[in-house]
Amino acid sequence: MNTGTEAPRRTRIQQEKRELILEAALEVFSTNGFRGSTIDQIAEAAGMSKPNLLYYFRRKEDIHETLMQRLLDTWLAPLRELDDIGDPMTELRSYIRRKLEMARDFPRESRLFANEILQGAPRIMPLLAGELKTLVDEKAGVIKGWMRAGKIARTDPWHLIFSIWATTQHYADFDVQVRAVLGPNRGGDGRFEDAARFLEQLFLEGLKPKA
Amino acid sequence: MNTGTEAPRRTRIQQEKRELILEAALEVFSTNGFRGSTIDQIAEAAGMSKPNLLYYFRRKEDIHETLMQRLLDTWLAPLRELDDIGDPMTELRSYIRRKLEMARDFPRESRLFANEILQGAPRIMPLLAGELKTLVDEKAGVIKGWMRAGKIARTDPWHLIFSIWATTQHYADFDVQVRAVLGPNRGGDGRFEDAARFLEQLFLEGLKPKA
DNA sequence: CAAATTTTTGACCGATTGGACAAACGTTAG
DNA sequence: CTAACGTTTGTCCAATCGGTCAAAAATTTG
Repeated sequence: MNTGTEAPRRTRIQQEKRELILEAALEVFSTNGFRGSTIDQIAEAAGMSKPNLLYYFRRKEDIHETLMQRLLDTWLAPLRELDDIGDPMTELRSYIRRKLEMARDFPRESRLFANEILQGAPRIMPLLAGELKTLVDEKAGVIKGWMRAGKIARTDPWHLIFSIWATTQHYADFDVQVRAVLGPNRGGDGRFEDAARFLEQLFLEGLKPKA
Repeated sequence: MNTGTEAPRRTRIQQEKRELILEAALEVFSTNGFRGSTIDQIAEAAGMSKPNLLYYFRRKEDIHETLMQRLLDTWLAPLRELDDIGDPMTELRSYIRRKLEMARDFPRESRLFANEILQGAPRIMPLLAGELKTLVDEKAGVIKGWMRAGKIARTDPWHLIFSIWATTQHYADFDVQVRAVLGPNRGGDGRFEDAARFLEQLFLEGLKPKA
């Protein structure tokens, strides 16, 4: 009884199957990229036939778009939590730690974004120049405040944020390389603790205010 | 007059055309990934017909493989130059600078590798666990020596190398995002100088030996 | 129950893919 | 010139792609 103007009302089955498909699509898209993934692959991973999948998402792009929109909020949550009220060094430390935990616990989400950005972000460019830029600019302002107050060393807040993104996401996006280089011993489950220890030292020492 | 056992002897035309194809393939592969790229795209970018291209490279994978093998050396050259004899801080500074210059001057090469690693490195895994691991282990030893000599702060040399890779390559692989966030003013040509200044501060301060 | 609706499937379609192939064309050596 | 060789192209192919459609099956509703 959809009049066409209101938000789609979904049945229980539709809810469940759509979740199933999105979960499968996350797996497939994150390892093959958008163009490298096929509807058949996603359908098989979701345990259903291709026409059945297309009953829930009419086009391949719709799946990807839905995934992206849902994930962006999750992905930016740690930065949103970066707060003006706490101690700067403590805030930065927990931001780095949270980002690294996300790389460990949600590597597929990280790779999905990486794939998209790598290929020129054809489908999420507006979000980058809009929502993302706004958020980063705001947080850069917070960091600048800390610098003016002499709480942390003076540097470029934007590039500071970039470097935190780069170093933490590296452990999700380049996981294969990290493990290959570290080898079976150092590359085991402990690698995230090692990374956390290193990054904390690097950033906290590197940002200590000059006396 | 190829006897079949010796290295392929190539005519002048073969040399030139193969270079043309590899240049075109670098452009296409680095922006679409392997599976997302088509032989037709590469052929068109190289200004020739598809059967003509297949005369020089019999399979799509051969082009990719040749590209990878050629580029790995270039890509690792800065790390190879990291030398035991110079001043540690100076050596690290120029390593970071060289890596950042490569991100600026050869972004396609960086994206090609990123694409490959992101998708599980199906075609270059042996190189990672072999040649790459050997080189990194060796340089980690050099860095460890500096630490023992009290020239730089004690940390994990492997993760130090990872973080330098991550932060510098970020400016090639995530260039679209970097420019979108920085905006037209800060994201102009000067962004690499800003990045260089920031990274130098971060790493050199973060690695200062404790007194 | 039965009717209406939602879900699932097999068969199919045109477009695109990587690649094969023989014929045509160009070049060079004798 | 001519024969041999290297290069280029048009045509074709089987496989795979994203997506359609009608009909069957399952579920919900009255």
